[in-house]
Amino acid sequence: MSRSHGRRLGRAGIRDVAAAAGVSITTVSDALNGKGRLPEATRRHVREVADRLGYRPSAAARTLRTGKSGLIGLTVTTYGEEPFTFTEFAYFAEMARAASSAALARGYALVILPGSTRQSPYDVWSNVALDGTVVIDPSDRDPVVTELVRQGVPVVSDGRPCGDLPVTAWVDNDHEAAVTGLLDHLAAAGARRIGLLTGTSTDTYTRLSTSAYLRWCERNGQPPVYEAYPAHDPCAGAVAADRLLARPDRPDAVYGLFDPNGTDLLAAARRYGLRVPDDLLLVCCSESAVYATTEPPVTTLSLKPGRIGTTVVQLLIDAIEGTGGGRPVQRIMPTDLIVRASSQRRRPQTTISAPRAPEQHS
Amino acid sequence: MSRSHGRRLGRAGIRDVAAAAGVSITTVSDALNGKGRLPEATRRHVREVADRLGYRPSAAARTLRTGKSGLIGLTVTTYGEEPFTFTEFAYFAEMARAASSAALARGYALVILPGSTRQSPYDVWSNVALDGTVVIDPSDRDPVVTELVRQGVPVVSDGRPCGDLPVTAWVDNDHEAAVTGLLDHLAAAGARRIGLLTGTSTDTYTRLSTSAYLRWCERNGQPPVYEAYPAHDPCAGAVAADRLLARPDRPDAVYGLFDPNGTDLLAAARRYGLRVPDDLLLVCCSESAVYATTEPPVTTLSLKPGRIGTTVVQLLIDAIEGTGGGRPVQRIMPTDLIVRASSQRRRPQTTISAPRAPEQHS
DNA sequence: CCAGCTTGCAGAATCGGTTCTTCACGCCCT
DNA sequence: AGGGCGTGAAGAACCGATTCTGCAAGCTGG
Repeated sequence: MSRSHGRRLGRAGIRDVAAAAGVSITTVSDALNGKGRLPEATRRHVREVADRLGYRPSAAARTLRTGKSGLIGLTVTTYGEEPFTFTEFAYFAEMARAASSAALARGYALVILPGSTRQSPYDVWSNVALDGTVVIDPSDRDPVVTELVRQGVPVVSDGRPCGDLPVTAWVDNDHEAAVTGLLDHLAAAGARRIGLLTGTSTDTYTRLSTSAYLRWCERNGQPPVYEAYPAHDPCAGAVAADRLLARPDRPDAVYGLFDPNGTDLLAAARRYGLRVPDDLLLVCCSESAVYATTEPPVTTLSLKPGRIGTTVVQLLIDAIEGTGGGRPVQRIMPTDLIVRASSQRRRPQTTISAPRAPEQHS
Repeated sequence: MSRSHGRRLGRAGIRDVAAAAGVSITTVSDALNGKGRLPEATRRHVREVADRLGYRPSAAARTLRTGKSGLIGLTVTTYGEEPFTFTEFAYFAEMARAASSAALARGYALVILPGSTRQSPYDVWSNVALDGTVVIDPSDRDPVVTELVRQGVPVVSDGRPCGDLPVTAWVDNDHEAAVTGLLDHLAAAGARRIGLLTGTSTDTYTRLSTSAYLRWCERNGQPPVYEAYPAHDPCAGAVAADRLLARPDRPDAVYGLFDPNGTDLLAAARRYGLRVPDDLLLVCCSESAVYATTEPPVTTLSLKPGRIGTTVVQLLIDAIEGTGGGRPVQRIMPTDLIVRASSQRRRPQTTISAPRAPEQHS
C-alpha cells in the first residue's frame, strides 16, 4: 500500500492515489479536475479511490503551479495603534460580511490584513499569496496599495482613491447627492438652520460630505453651523454634540456624519431640554438598527455597505479572472435615507400599538 | 540582466536575486532568512540587491516547502442561507477584530471561511492551506471540524464543543456564574419575580444560560417566567418581549439573552406604560455601546468577546507551534456586568451631567 | 608539514501538484 | 496491408522557494 514516499501520517498525496488506483498521477489529476481525455469509468474509479484514501490536494502546490490562490485580501486604513479601529463599526462589519459572502460564492476566501506594512519583505502581506485585494478607504499614496499594484496584483477600493492612487477599480457612494437630498429633506420638514457634526480627518467621506454641506448652505443662503471632532475618538463625539447644541446660533436641525452621533445628539438634546423632533430635527449616517427603536426613532442615512461589499468583490474577481473588460472601472452606489420620527415635524403616528395587541376586547 | 528564466513582468525570483548578487540561491535564501553561516557583509549585500530588485519571496513556494502557511481559518456555524447570519452581530464583530489583531501580532492572518463544506474536495476549505482554525459555536458533530482534525489541523473553538467533538482546545465564558450573579444583582435591587427572554435554539450558550436561570429560580423559590423565540429572527424578539410583559404573572425584572432584547424590552415597557427601572428592572446580554445612552441606560452583561478572540488565537497558535504543552486545554473566561440605571431601583444620578463617561472598551 | 576543524558558499533534492508532450494501440478506410 | 486518426494514459518539466549535504580554502596545533 505505502510507496517509497513513506506515508506522512494521515495525508494521502496524489502519488498515493495514483498507486492505489493503478494509474499515473496525470490521470488522477485529470480525472479529479475534469480535464484530459478520459472515459467516465476511469474518472469514477479514480474519484472512488481518492475518496477512500481521504485525499485532499495540497493548496500550496496548486497555488505554486497555477499562480492562483483563491485568496483575496481585505484591509482597512487605520489611524491608531490597533490593526482595526473602526469609527464605522457597523458599516465595516456589514461590508465585510457581504464581501466575504460574495467572494465565497465565487470560490474565493477573504484574508483580513493590516493596513500597514512593515518594511521588511517578511511581514504578513508577503507571506500570503493573494489574487487581489480590497482596500477600504485607502489613504493618499498608500504604500501597501502602491506595492501591490507594482506587483501586478489587482486592487479595488471601497471609497474613491485620493490623489493618483493607481487602483484597478473603485466603488463609492454618491456622497454629495446623499447629503444634498438629506438636507433638502430636513428643509422640507421645516428646518431653518441645519447644523453639521463632522470629523477632522481628511478622508474622502468626510471631505465630500462636508463640502456638499457647505455648498448646500451657500445655495440656500444659510450660514453653516458645524462642529468637527476626531472621529476615531468615541468620547469626543459626545462632547462635540454638546458643543453644537450649546452654540448661541443653535441649529434647529442637525446631521451627524458618524454612527454614534445619533445617540450622542439625542442625549445632548435631553440635557438641554430640547424635544426631538419638535425643537430639533435629527438625522445621522448609520447602519445600526438601534435607531429604529430609540426614543424617538432617528432618521438615518444608510450607505448600503452590503451592496458596496458585494460590488467591490465582484469587480475584483472580474479583474482577477479577466472577465471585466480590462479598463479601470468606477461605480457609484446609491444611498438610502430611512425616514423616521426624528426628522418629521409632525409626528406621523403618536398612538403606540403593540406588535400583537395584548387585549383586543373592543 | 535577465536570465534564462525570461523575466516574468514585474516579479523577481530568488534566482534573479542570486544572479544579480553573484551568489547562489542558497546564499540568498540563507541571507534573507538569517540562517546558515554567512558573514554580515554578504547578508547586507544580498539584502541590498533584493531590495533593489523589489524581490518578494513566493508565499506559495514557501508554504509548499515548509508546510506552514501562516493562515488561520475563522468560521462561524450558521443557521440560515447566508454564510454569516449573526444574532450576536456586535459580539462576532468584536471577537473577530480581536482575533485578527492577535493573529497579526504573531505573524498570522485570518481567513474567513463558511461554516459548511461542499462534499467535493474542491470547495474553498480545501483550496486554502490552513495552519489551524478557529470555530465559533461549533455544532454537534460538525463535519468541518471532524474533517480538519482528521487531517491533523489544530482546531480551537469559541464556546464549549457539544458532544464529543474532538477540538484541540476551547474557550468559553462561565455562563452559569454570569447568569447567577446577574440574577442575584436583580434580586438585590428588589426584584421579586425575574423573567427571562431566551432562545429556542439548542446552542450551548442558550442551554447553559437557561438552565442556570431555572436552577436559580428553584434555589430561590421563584417560579420561572420565560418566553423563548427563534433568536435568528430579528422580528420575533420584539414579539416575544411583548408577550413576556403581557403575561398575567408579569415579571418585575427581565433578563434578555440576546443583544436586541434591551431595546425591544424598553419599547415593550413603554407600550405597557411601565417605567424602567421603577416598575421594571432590565438587563440584557450585549456588547453594544448604545445601551449607555438609551433612556434609561440599560445594564448589560458583556461576554468580553475581545478577550475571547485573543485567547482563542493564542491557544491555537500555541498548538500550531507546539508551544502549548500538548494536552487539550479549556479556558473559562470571566464576564462583565456593566451596571446602569435600568437595574437599580433608586436612580443613582438624575441630574444632568457631562456628556458621557468613557465606556470601557473590550 | 599535515591532520583536523572552521568558515563560506554551491549543488541538488524536495515539497505536491498541473500540464505539455509523447506514445501505444486499435480501428477505419482505401 | 498500411497510413491516418482518435483515444487513453504515461513521462517529465515546471512552479519557486527551503534545506541537507558536500566541498574548497584558510587556519590552528602538534
